[in-house]
Amino acid sequence: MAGTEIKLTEQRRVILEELRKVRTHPSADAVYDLVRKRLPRISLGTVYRNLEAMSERGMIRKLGGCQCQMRFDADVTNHYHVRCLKCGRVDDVAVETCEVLERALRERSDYAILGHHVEFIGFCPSCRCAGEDERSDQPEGAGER
Amino acid sequence: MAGTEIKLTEQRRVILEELRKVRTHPSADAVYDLVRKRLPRISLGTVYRNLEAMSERGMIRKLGGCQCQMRFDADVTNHYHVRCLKCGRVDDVAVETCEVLERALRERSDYAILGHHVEFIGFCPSCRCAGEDERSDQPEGAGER
DNA sequence: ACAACTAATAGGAATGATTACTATTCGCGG
DNA sequence: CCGCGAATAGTAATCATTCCTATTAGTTGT
Repeated sequence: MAGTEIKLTEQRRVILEELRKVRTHPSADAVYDLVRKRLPRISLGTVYRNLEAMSERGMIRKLGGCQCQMRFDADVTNHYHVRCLKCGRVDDVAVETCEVLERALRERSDYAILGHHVEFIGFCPSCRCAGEDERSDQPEGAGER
Repeated sequence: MAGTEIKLTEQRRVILEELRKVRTHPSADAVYDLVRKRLPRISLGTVYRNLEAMSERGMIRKLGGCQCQMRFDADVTNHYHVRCLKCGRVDDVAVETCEVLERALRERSDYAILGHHVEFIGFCPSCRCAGEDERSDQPEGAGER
């Protein structure tokens, strides 16, 4: 199922195109909004179904994270992410992926390791300014929906 | 709010004790089941509220991940996790945390970096056996709830 | 052009995790 | 014992996501 062929319907094509246009790692809902500008009658279910189908086939990437809302990325090359604790923004990160980690684990674990994700957490440029007194009261985030 | 004092009510004490007993990184719901054996009248809302309150104060750790269900860990020292793609099981991992990563990023990013998580993905010992033909049809997971 | 078939879709209902709300209870100082 | 603020139980509401079903689009053979 993971490598099965997939027909590129209009809906799927537009979803993929829109996802490739942005660097914001949008949620399914945000993708829906983008796509709806071009296909006003598309249904949210279709967006979910196709994001899922495409991520199963490695065409896009599905990002987990500390929130309850998935985010998607058209860039399927290995790379890491930073997530802002305050506003939830997700950015790509400019550090090499660390294959050593994976090799080390393979030797010490009974799991069949397929890959790994790294997510840094912190405050994005906008949010870090919005609270530059000390570092006491700001971190009330971590839980938006 | 992150460092505020917290009163150790009976409910909170039991939640913490039960969480410390297990190595399974239980979900809120699973914690609820554990705690209910000792406090049958506790409400699920209380469990959620207190898990949240305690993780805000660094007393426990809240794990995100590729699923839509949070998991909790009483071990707040820095360590990484493996998650089974098939059954969702989460284990601790025996590799050193990689502070180099964080230092590298601090130099190249405008974010205020607070920390990072690493999550390996793969198949746990039980699940890897349950499909050892090749590697074609099994990975239909990645989407349990 | 047309019937037969299959895969995909729209739209809405259902589900599951989490949060919000509210009346009640608990713990404590006076 | 009384008053008061914090915490709780129980339940309703919310939000993301998935499921269901009738309809549509695309394909193949005639």
